Amino acid sequence: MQSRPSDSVSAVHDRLYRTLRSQVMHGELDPGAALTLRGIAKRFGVSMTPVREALRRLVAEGALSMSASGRVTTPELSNERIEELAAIRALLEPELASRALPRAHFALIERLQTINTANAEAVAKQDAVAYIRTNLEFHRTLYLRAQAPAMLAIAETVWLQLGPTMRALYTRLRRNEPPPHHRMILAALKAGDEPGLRLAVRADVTQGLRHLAG
Amino acid sequence: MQSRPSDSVSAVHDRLYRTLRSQVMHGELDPGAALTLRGIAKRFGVSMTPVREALRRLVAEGALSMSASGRVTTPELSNERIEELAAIRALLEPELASRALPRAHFALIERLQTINTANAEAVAKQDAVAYIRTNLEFHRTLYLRAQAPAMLAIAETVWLQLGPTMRALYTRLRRNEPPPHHRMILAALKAGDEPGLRLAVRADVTQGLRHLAG
DNA sequence: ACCGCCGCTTTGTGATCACATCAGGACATG
DNA sequence: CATGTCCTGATGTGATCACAAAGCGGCGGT
Repeated sequence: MQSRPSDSVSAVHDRLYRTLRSQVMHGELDPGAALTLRGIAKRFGVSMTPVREALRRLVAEGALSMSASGRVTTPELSNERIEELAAIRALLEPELASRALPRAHFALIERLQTINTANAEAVAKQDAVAYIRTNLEFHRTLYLRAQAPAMLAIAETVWLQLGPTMRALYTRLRRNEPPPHHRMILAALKAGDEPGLRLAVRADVTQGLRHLAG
Repeated sequence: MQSRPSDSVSAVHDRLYRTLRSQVMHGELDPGAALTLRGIAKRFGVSMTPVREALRRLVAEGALSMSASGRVTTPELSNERIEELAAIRALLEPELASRALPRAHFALIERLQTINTANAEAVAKQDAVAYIRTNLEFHRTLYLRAQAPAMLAIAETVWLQLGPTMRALYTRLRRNEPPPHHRMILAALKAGDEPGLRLAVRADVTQGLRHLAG
């Protein structure tokens, strides 16, 4: 039984953590969905112990919420909370983009365009999960160039908290156009236009979430 | 034995979490200090299970770092990381202060002054832990008025990551004056001077950490 | 005297179990 | 028919155990 106590990539609880984190961040779970220790343990064929650690970690990051009795569910955010998280994105992400700008060479811009194409395809297919995934990948790819791992980690935590909400949002309003501001971001990157980049990123980040409050 | 599975305040792992988090954030542990599961379990008279959950949670927040083999220690931050965390503080905290400003009435300012007095006493006594504690309490008390729990949570996470480093910093350079910018913050609050407040907070936040890079 | 190897101890990981609590439904009662 | 109560299954919590890996120190060889 005892498979492999520290296989680098292994470490059951870590594999669980990454899998669940990805599912939450990319909107594969609806808001309010319940996750049980034994359910997940059975699903992955492991015992409750590593499941508990993975869930605890996700709760600590705000990816999941825990009731007073310890029940774990995916969070249902209030409008105030959504607006606050959007405000945090609007604060952090222009800064990340600005720091990435000096290091954004052609190869990067080309990769961003590729990702953006995949994003447009997801929109055409009405595939909310693929849409969220490519959208976040677009941002992460850019921000990785900022050489600011702690700041990027915080941004990802915010994305994580918004995951289920974004799913609910994007499946509700079936969009048929890709996000308009991505083109503006790419243009500003090519032009080396720092203020324009900040504005485009801020607009892109604020845009989608604004629909909720309205 | 089985004491009380969900006593509200109880929940062993949660009590452990809060205790350890407080110790880390307030600089009661030196950077690089090792924490073992069995050691903590014995110290608190509990089993390894809740200890593991508490540590995992703290690692997830960046309060502690974990080696590849799972050993948990308090983090030793590189200079780049310290500067980045300072940059995040410089980004978030002026925003929090600005949001708190409209709601900062006299009672709040008076409480801040009281805290600041305690802070000055800690400086006089050369008590690094008390200094860090009162300093953070000063900021938290102000930011609580911002009505932005997610943003405050992120700021606290940053403080947490800086805890051991601040201890090392403040015990090394034995300061004999209280932080000068707290007075400027209080003055800006009284005057309702929003730009001045942002500047004062940014300066206060940047000041201490700048000594490290220099 | 220094270096490498081997064995012991420490430490983290995951499984399993006993227990308290909670949620939901059936049933009885007004 | 509505409402309160009780019971049962499900669920989280913490303890304990077996195991593998890592750290550490001593011993022997050169």
